[in-house]
Amino acid sequence: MASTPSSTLSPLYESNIFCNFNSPQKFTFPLKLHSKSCIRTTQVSLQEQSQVSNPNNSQYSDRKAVSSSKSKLWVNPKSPRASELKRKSYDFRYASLMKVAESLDSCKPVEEDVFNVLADLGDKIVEQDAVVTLNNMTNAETALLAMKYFQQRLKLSKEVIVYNVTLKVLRKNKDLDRAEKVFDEMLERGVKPDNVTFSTIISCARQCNLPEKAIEWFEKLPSFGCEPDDVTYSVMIDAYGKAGNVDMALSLYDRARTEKWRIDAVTFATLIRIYGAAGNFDGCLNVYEEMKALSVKPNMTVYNSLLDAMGRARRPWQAKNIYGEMLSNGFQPSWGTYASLIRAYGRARYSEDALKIYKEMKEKGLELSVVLYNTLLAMCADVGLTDEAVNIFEEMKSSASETCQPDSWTYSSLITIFSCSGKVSEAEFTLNEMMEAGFEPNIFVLTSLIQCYGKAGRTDDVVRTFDRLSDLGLSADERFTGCLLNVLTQTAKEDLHKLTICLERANPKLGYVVKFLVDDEVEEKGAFKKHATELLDCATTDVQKAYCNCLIDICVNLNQLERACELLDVGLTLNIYTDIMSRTATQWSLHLKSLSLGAALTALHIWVNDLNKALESGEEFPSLLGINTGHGKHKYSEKGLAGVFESHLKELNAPFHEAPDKAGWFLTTKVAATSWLESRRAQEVVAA
DNA sequence: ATAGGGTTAG
Repeated sequence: MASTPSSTLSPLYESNIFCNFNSPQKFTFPLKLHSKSCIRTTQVSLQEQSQVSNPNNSQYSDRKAVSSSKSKLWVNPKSPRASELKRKSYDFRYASLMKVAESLDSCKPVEEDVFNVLADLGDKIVEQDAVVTLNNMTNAETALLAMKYFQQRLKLSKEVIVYNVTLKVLRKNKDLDRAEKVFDEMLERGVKPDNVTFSTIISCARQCNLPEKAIEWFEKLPSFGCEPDDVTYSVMIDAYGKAGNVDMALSLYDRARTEKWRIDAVTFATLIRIYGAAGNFDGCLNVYEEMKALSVKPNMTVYNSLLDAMGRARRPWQAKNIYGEMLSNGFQPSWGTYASLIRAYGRARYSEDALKIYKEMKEKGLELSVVLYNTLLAMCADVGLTDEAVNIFEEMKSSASETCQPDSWTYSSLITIFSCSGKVSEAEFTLNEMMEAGFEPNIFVLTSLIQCYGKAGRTDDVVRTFDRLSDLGLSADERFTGCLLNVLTQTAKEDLHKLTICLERANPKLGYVVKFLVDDEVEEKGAFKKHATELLDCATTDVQKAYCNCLIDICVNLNQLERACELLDVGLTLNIYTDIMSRTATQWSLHLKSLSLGAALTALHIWVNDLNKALESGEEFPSLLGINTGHGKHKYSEKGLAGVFESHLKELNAPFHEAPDKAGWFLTTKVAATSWLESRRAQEVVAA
């Protein structure tokens, strides 16, 4: 018997994912250091060699060595002690250059002041001082003056580097205009730009949201005698991606590949981001696989881009796998990792996973942002986690950071949670708190409040909240109107007229249809159905089903079963409801998931009628008949459709019984169904 | 840390 390739390959593939990215030496090497002293000696002398051979590193160390010898302290230049001294003296110089950079950032942008600050560095400045100082600056104006200072005082052997770090400062300021001027100045002074110059300007253009400019700069690169290298390609791939030119980005990737550039992890991360932004999530995973096939080790950027993409894709399980892979490869999650995970889990309502990440961030002392807090709160609202939401909200408020304080999104989620769980006074309290914090109620908040008051049977407050919308200069959207309509399904008959007035104002067509029902108007044949069709046909798919469900519920409440059936029929015709009834050779089924209670009862009524017709016409029943209510216990209501249906079926004496092994299914046999339908018919005859 | 890519999102 031949074994299939996949069955032999997959275990290998698995072990590959989880074990192989880091070379095993990385783990065993430190052990060797401890166990064998001779290896330790070798290691240190290698380190020293590299430091000595690096002229940049030895610059300050030499000076320190001189001062050491002045104090009559001889240190063997090859000893560990010497390399430690070198490092310390370098650190010291570096720290003072950082301080100068900081003073320059807050210095007045006039030559005199800037030069004064720089005078603190003394006369013995070297070229690297200029590079380090400028590299750590953020203020564009003083950086340009500082560069001028260094150009005057130093004989620069690699002036292009000084220009390149200055261009970085301009990039930090997203100042492409100035960067272009500095480039011209370079040319005037006879300094030849290199790939670093171009990649910096190109990424500057990209960050300024001017991807066309980036492309322009890329295209003029050859005329300066430069051939793009791997980094320049990487920046350009990103720029093309940002410009929405995915094809160009990918063809550049191909070119980089055929020209045998070493494509590194950062470029792969860029490609993953491009695919992710384009919504091609399988493309992201393919890039990742290709990267691994080329033996490029993923880094944090790759993992974070992938996690972000899987979050967008709403594939939390894939995010979870990738995260596990990342951890088993020895990476520590960064802030960005956690953020992507919270988003991926939160949007997909993986509440336990999301809250676990949140806890871990807190334990590590990582600060969340408002966006992350709001993501968590929106998730809590989705799944009905009231207590957790309150805790998170309290923590936001007690946070020392300005950037974590609640905003209107925060309050809105919280008000939604209280509204859905029927906590009227908490919702009102939070609304007041929101206004005290300086936020006007927005349409989301008002939508929640309408639901809140509706659920509590406070019709006058619903009307008051409705009026508030226009007082605030807002107009009803489909969601808001949908919630208002939903309130009607829960309102006592004598109060309905107050709400139909609101509905007529929010959506005249909808108001007309509802008024028809509430007033139980006598109609010309087909008039109601015609108006309902027109209404539902223009509604967007987002709310079509909600509208239709609510309208049917209202009919059922008002005991207008015929119109309920008409509405269900409209819903089926317009494909608002699909696959409600299905027939296979062995089973006929009624699928009620995503139907409201009223709609489900109406559908049952129609289905039973159909069964009767089948019976009358002598059609053969299948061995099983089933009703699927879905097991979904609704998050904010104790009893799901299944529970209500169970008692309803009992009332009807229907022989359907909940299947023990299939949650949400009520099943019966051909024999039981037939005898039930026949006894019903007999009763009807008697009644007539 | 010591000249170029990436990063915080709804």
